[in-house]
This record gives sequence, C-alpha cells and structure tokens, in this order.
Amino acid sequence: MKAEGRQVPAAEKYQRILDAAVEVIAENGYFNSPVSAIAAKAGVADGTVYLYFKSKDEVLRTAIDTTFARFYGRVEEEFKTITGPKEQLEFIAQVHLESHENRSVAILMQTEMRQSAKFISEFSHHHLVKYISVVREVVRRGQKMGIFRSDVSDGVVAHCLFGAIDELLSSAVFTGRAYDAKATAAQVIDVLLNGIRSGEKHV
Amino acid sequence: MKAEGRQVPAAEKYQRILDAAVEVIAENGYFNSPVSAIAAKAGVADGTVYLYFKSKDEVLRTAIDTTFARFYGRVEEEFKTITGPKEQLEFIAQVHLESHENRSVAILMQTEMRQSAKFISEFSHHHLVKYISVVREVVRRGQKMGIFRSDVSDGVVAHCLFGAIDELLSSAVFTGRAYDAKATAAQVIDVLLNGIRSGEKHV
Amino acid sequence: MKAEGRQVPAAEKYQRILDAAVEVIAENGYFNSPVSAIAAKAGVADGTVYLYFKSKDEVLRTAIDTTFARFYGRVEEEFKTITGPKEQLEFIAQVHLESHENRSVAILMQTEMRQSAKFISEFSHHHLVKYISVVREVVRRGQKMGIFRSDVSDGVVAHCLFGAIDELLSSAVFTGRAYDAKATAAQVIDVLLNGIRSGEKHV
Amino acid sequence: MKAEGRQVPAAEKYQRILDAAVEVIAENGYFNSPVSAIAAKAGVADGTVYLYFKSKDEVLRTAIDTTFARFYGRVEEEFKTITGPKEQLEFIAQVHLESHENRSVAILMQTEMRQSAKFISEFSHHHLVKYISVVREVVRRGQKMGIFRSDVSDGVVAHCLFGAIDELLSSAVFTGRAYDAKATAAQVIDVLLNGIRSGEKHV
DNA sequence: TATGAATGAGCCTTCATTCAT
DNA sequence: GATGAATGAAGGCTCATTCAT
Repeated sequence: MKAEGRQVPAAEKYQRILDAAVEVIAENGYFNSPVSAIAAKAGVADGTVYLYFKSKDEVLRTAIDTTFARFYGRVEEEFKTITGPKEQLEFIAQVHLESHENRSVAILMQTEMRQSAKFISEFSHHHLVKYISVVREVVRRGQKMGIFRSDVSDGVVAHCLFGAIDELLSSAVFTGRAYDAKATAAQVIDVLLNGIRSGEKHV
Repeated sequence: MKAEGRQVPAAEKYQRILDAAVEVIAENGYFNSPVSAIAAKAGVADGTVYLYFKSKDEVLRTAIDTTFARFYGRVEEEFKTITGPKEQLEFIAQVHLESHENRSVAILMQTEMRQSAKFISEFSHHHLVKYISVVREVVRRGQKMGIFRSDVSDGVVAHCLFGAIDELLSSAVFTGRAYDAKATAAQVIDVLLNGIRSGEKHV
Repeated sequence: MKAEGRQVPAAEKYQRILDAAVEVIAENGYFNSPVSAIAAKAGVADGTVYLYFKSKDEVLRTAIDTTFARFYGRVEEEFKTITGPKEQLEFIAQVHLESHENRSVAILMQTEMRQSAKFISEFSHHHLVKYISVVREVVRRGQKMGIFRSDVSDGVVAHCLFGAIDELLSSAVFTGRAYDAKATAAQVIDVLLNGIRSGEKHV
Repeated sequence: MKAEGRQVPAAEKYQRILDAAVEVIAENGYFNSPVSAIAAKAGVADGTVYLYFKSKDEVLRTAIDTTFARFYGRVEEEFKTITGPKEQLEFIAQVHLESHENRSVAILMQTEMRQSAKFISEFSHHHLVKYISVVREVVRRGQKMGIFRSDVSDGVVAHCLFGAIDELLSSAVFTGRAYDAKATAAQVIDVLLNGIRSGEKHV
C-alpha cells in the first residue's frame, strides 16, 4: 500500500499491525484493546499504527473485510469447478468451518462483528447479507433443478445453514474443541438435506 | 429531582435501571453507553445505579441473566405438558423466536452477549451451553424413542437448531423484519426434521 | 450556572477555572496551555473543567466574552450620564486603558484574541467590529453636531482611536510600564482632536 | 519525488519553505500548521525543512524577521531622499499600509507575531520597539523644528500612529477590504497632524 | 543534500466510581 | 436511601523531530 521497495517492505509492517490487532482484539475485545497494546504486540510505536490505518476503527474493519474477501475468494474460485448445489453448499460449509484454524480470526468474527456499536453493526451486516445471498442462490438453483424441495423458503434455508455452521464454529472456538471441517460440513449438510426424522424417508 | 409522590419502591427502581440499561446498551453498545445515560433514562442519579449494582458490568450481566432465566422458566413450565420431542423442539424454537418482540432485549442478546473472548468464555457461553444441553437432551430422547435418526450426533443437531433459529432471529432484528414466531418455528423444525432434499428424486 | 446552594457554590469553581485559564493562557499562550495546567492552577481535577465548560475552546471564548461584556457594560452605563461626543470618546479610551490593571486579562486580549486559528479569529473579530461601531457612532454624532470635522471618514477615525489606545495598552502591558489611565486617555484624545501640528490652530 | 531537472539551488528551496510556511500559517495558525503541511506546500520532504531551519519555531521567526528587515530596508533607503518629518511619517504609514498587498504576510504579522506573552516579550516586541523608536525620532525632530507641538509626548504620538495604522491594516486584512495605501496614509497623517476637531468652532 | 518512515511524548476528552450532603 | 459534583486514570490521536538510506 504505502510500500516502497525498502529493506523491510512497509507492507510487512501493515500486515504485522493487522495480525497484532486481530490477536489483541480477539483476546480482549475491541474496546478493551488500546492502540498501544496493538502497537506493542506488532513491535511498532503507537504512532506508527496511524501511518497504516486512519483510525483504530479502520484496523478492525480492515481485518474483517480481509477475512471475508479471502472467504469469498475461495468460494468463487472453487465454484468454477464445483457446480452441483449440494456440493456447493458442502463446500461453503467446509470453508466456513475451516476458519476456526486461525483461532484469533475466528474469535474476532464471532464477537466483534456483532457489536451493536453502530459503525460495526451496519458495516458487518453488509457482509452477512452477502453471505446469505450466495447461499440463497445456490438453494434456488437446487430448487429449480428439482434437487431441493420447493415448498420451503430459500431465505429460511440459507439462514438455517449459515446459523447452524456458525454456531458449530463458534462453539468449537470458545470451548477449544477441534474438529474435522470437511467431515463436520458433511454432517451438517446431511442434516440439512435429509433431516433428522427417522424412517420412511431414508429407505 | 423527579420526586414523584412518595418514595418509589426500591424494587421498581432496580427494574427501571435494568430496563433503561437494556435500551441504552441496545442502542449504542455497552462501551458507548455511559452509566450517566442509563441513569438518565431510568430517571435516577448516576450514583443511584451503584446502590443497586456493583458495577456497570453487573448491570449488563444481570440483564442477560434475567432474560435467560425467563426463557428457561417458560421452557421448563411448558415441558410439563408438552412431552413429545418434536413438539418440545418446536416450542423452544418458538419461544426463542418470540424474543424478537422486545427489540431492545433481542439486540442486547444478539450483540453484547458476544463481547470479547474473555467475557464470552467466562460468562455468556455458560448460558449457551445450558441452552444447547437442553436441546441435546430432547434430541437424545427422540433418538431413543426412534423418532429421530440415531446416526447423527445430538450435539451437531442441537447446535444446528440453535444456530438456525438464532440466525433467523438475528437477521430479523437487524433488518427490522417482523415474522410470525410460531409459523417460522414450524418451518425451521420442518427443515430440521425432513431436510430439504426433494422427495421424488431421492427415494 | 450549574450552581446549587452548596457549601462551596459551584459558581465559585466556575470562576476559579476561568481565572486560572486566563492566567495560564496569558503566560504561555492558548496552545501551550494544557487543560491540566489550568485545572492545576484552579485547584481542581482535569475532568472538573469539563463540568463547567464544554471544551478548552469554550474556556477561552468565555474569558474573552466576559471581558467584553464587562467593557460594554461600563460604557453603556456611563453613556447615560456622559453625553458629549468628546467626553464619550475620552471615557471609552479610559476604560479601555484601565484594562491593563489586570495584567493577565490584558495580555489575553492582546494576544489570544488575534490568533489566526479560525475558531478564534472569526469569533473575536465580531467583538472588534462592535467596538469600532460604537466609536463610529460617537464620531458621527460629533460630526453632525459640528464638533468634529466632517471631511474625515468616521471609520478611519474610529480605527485610529481604537488602534492608538490598543497599542498604548499593549506596549504598557508588555514592557510592564504603568500609567495613569485617565491622564493617558486625555492625551490620546487631545492628539486625536487637535492633532500634533504646531501653531495656528491652537491660538 | 518531484525531482525537476537538475537539483534546485538550495537558496531557492529555503525561500520556498519560507513562503509555504507563511501561507500555511496565515491560513491555519501556527499551532494548526503541521510541518508536514508546510513541507508539502513547499514541495519538499518533511525532513528537508530541518536542513534549512533548526525548528518549526525558527521558520516562523525567520519569516517575521525577514518581513521587518524588508520594511526597515525600504524606510532607510527612502529616508535618504525624504527628509521632512511630516513626509517621513507619511512614508512610513504608506509602506506599513502597503504590506496588506501580500495577504498571507499581512495575516501572519497581525496574528502570529502576537503569540503568547513569552513569544512577544522575548522576540516580537523587539521589532515593535524598533518601529516605535524610528517614529519617535521623526516626531522629536519635528518637535525640535517647531513643526509639531512639543507639549505632547513623542512616545504617545508614536504609539498612536503605529496603532492607528496597524489597526486600519488589520481591519482591512480580516474583512478583505482593499484600499489605496497612499491615500489612506495621507488621511491618517491628516488626522494625526490636524486632529478631528472642527476648525470653525474652536479657533 | 534529500527523503519520508518511524518514533513517542503529550494533549484533549470521557466516564466509571466515590462520597459528602 | 438518593444525589450529582468531583475525581483522575486511561485512551485515541497528532505531530515535531530524527535518522537510515
């Protein structure tokens, strides 16, 4: 960004600050994370943070934006080769669940994104909306193809899927439990597709 | 200041502070809600808040505790008459979804409960764990009774249900959408029980 | 203002802060006067300043406003009994020159009122304009009465008078010289009225 | 960065920084003018400023010194040919009033020169003292020659003249009014020499 | 010389909490 | 119990100055 081809590229410092912010905020929450703590963890002076970010807010926003960008990047990329609705849902679930691998990032997404502080809630809701709309589209395609029931709202289904995965992720993150993202994704999709009612339907 | 008639009973002041806190915090977030604002909305002096609560934190904690207590109260009460696993799940979903009726409380639960990692893991998560465990029990009973499939983890199912409902609620709260709690609960349970896979094609 | 009839009336603290501010700012300039220094000199905590003033800016503005209000108060009062244009100019000059009696206030008026910092310059210019307009009116009356020459601009005369007095005051303040306000005022008015050209005119 | 042709001669850069400082400071005030803003307007790097000036303070001091030097240069030069006291006063007034032609410089002189008491007493006042002493000398010569009244203090007269002109200048600068320096100077000197008392009535 | 990234001291302001009344 | 004035610690942010290149 402000990077010149110096010995230590500025971009590296930018990333260091971002990483430090994620860690510190994940640990203490946004409002309990002084810029000084972030700077210290990043190994830079307090003022340096402001060479790379306009404000403390912007650091948080950037961290969240980046995470979502990465998420959507992976999804878009893979959707070129995975085209079946069921497989696509499975892939989304899997990538979503994989985000627990970086615990700090995962915590950040589970907590700070849901602040009610206006600036955050309005901005992060926007990301959620996009996520949901991606899932809805997949669901609708599945309905048109006759793979999914058409008598349930695609919106409800999308929220159910997102909520289910997110809750699993959240729970795992906060209890420290580990899991196999792919396998868990498969379970969730199994429940979503087939339901938990025993008997007739699964002969 | 606003000395109305005789002295207001203490208990009422306690509740007024709590209600004011919920509203103010829902609007601005915990860290952007000065005690003075809460006191003002409650119609008491700043110092009075400290006669009823040890700290600002405690006000928030109490609000959340109270909400959960009410929730579990309703559930326990009803479970005396509703005994079918499916019906119980439906009832939990419905009560959970009904909490959007008090918008401030709903916002509070969707946001401030998800504070920093520390706050969550040390306090809020405890409530979620209880919620999940209640659902798990119902699921297990259903599995033993042969109503629910036994080849899916009750934990996964519980998280799926909680997450799905919570996400629907959350989305409705932030978009301001209204819905029929009972009908929506039925839909969610339908999806959960029967899945979205189209019957004809996959018999 | 926010004063209650307490033991130490709040109004007293308000004044103490204002006085301390005037002294500290006169000594070091507005931008070299931390609020902490003002608070310390007033014998209150830093935060207390903000119970009485919205901002550091407001302290300065209030000090200047108050000084001018006092000035205009005295002038208006006296103009009820002093009605001759010459005598009125002499009185204005005298009151203006007397302001050196409180050295800190005088310094403040000579320095901070002329900041180019936007917020100050726009606000203080307003005071100057009023001063000038008062003098102009007196001059115009004198001209209509035939006491003053009508072939010189009242505006120029007013600025000359204000500037002359202000400069004398300023010089005295910064060199620490003392003077007799009434006598000096008389001299200035003498020069203004009669000029310094020797001879014919003063037979 | 903006490496234009060969290296720019150092002296030119020095002047560019000085000019930029005057403009920026005139616009925002000394304390609201970051060195970075001055450097930017001068088209040099922040650090470069410190190759030409020891500190930000020195830039301001130098700008003021330079302006006064230019002023005294013109006065001294012209005093070789203009020798009549009245004409000399008129010339000083005129040159002083002409300084409004460069608005930024004029603002700087009207505002930043009147910084804190310290700044004034230790630096700026020195310039004013010299100005006043030049005028006093002229007045004294006029008194000795019998052109000016001897019963008024030369100091008072000098301050009156300086103050009057300075106030006219100041007012014009801040209201954005333009005027003819020579004609205005003549008016001021007319008032100073002849006074405003109406001739007919007071012979 | 020139650069501009980096530093870190310092300041305005907020606000949870206390306590004299 | 109730009040609200007072406190003072803490934090976000700015910016003069330095220094490695």
